[in-house]
Amino acid sequence: MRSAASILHIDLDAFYAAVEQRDKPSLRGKPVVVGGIGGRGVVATASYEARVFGVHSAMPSHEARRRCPYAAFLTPRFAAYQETSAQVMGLLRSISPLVEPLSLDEAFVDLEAADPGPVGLATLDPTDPDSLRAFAAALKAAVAEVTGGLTGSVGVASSKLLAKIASDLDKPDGLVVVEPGSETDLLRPMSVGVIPGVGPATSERLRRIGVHTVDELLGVTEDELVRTLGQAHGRALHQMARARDDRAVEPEREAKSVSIEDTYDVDHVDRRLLEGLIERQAVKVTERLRAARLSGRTVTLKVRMHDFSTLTRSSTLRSPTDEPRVIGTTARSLLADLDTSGGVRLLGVGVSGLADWVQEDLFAEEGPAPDDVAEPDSPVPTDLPEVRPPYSPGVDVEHDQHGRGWVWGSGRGVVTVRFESADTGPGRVMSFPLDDPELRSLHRPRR
DNA sequence: TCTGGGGTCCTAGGACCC
DNA sequence: TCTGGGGTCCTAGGACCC
Repeated sequence: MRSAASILHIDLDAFYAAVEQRDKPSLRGKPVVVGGIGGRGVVATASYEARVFGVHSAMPSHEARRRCPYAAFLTPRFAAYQETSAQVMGLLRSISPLVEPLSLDEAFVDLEAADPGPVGLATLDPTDPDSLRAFAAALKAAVAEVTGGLTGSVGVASSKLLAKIASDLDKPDGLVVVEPGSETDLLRPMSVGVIPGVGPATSERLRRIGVHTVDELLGVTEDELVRTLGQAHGRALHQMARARDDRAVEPEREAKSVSIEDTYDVDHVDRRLLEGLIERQAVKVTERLRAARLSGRTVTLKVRMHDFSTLTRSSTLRSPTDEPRVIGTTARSLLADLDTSGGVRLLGVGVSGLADWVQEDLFAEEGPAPDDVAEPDSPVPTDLPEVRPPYSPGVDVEHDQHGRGWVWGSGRGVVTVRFESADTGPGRVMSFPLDDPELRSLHRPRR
């Protein structure tokens, strides 16, 4: 914990939904739900207009539809979110070299070496709360400017812990500066669940020893917390309850794993089909590894059964690889000792033990050691089910006559499009045959 | 028609080595 | 026939985050 409130946390409000409302003028001020729209989809983000109806992240989409049937239900457009995120992170990095993104919509910024010039201020004094408030307000305005109108909630405090909690206190469009010295008084009445890392399981364990609030947590010894929660978590929580947090803002964190997983609309039993799906995921993982110039030694297969029980099996190779054939055969061999007769609802393939170098041709010809990889024993089927239909709700399309628009819905051989974009105002709606040659999806084809 | 997808970190047990 | 301890690597599972 520092003597000045020099750590800032920013969290973009209802990020995916906000980008959709920006790019789809007819949805502004309306309930919007972004997430999986299949039978087993869940909500990724709900706009504040949808939250009024009780819709929230991680809720099954069918439940969200029941609660808010007139909301727009859209599949995510990650490319748009990544682009907008990059604009915000770029702005933050122009202010301070020490920016730590936590996700597309969230980051810490160390203000100790900050230059307030890019947000239009001459000076920033982290020891002066008024100066910090003026800075945070200017930053929020700059975020709106660079993103085309998105809002963010900002917390400024003497540690990561307090900055993150503070950004949550006044959502949306919030701004909270925690003055040094007031940290423990702020935390004391709060539920233990506000501390990042305290989820349902930890809350329940704490409840059983009579702890619901941070104030009650302060009455528990470190030894008892370690007994209840384990070494790392117990000690960390004992510190955090006292607002003690010395974690630095880390601008460059290296990736530790790369993975792909898919939940299928129906449970799959056929082994050959399962192997084909694994093979396809191995190819996708490889593409992402190579794009990041990485290779990895440990291949992990994840399998979720019909009853939601989840297993992982992993195998570590002698040397790192980015070869789809090696990753694919290894992952398929891991399926061999699993009983999947009850049906599989999810498959995943991951690679960890990453090396930031790519295997050169020196060893390329050798391939994997014979004991590393099982022989491919069956041909892979080519008629695999699609992960996502071509005209999913929300995706960008272009029509030769009518220009740019987005898919409103599709079915019975027809796709309905609303023609509008961020700067057009609400547009008109038209329907076309699914195979209309004048209409095409601008969604980057995913393989 | 229950329960996504991308990650990180921690724990615990066994193998193996000194 | 007894009895150690520590360290590292690997595997599997679980909690948690957005």
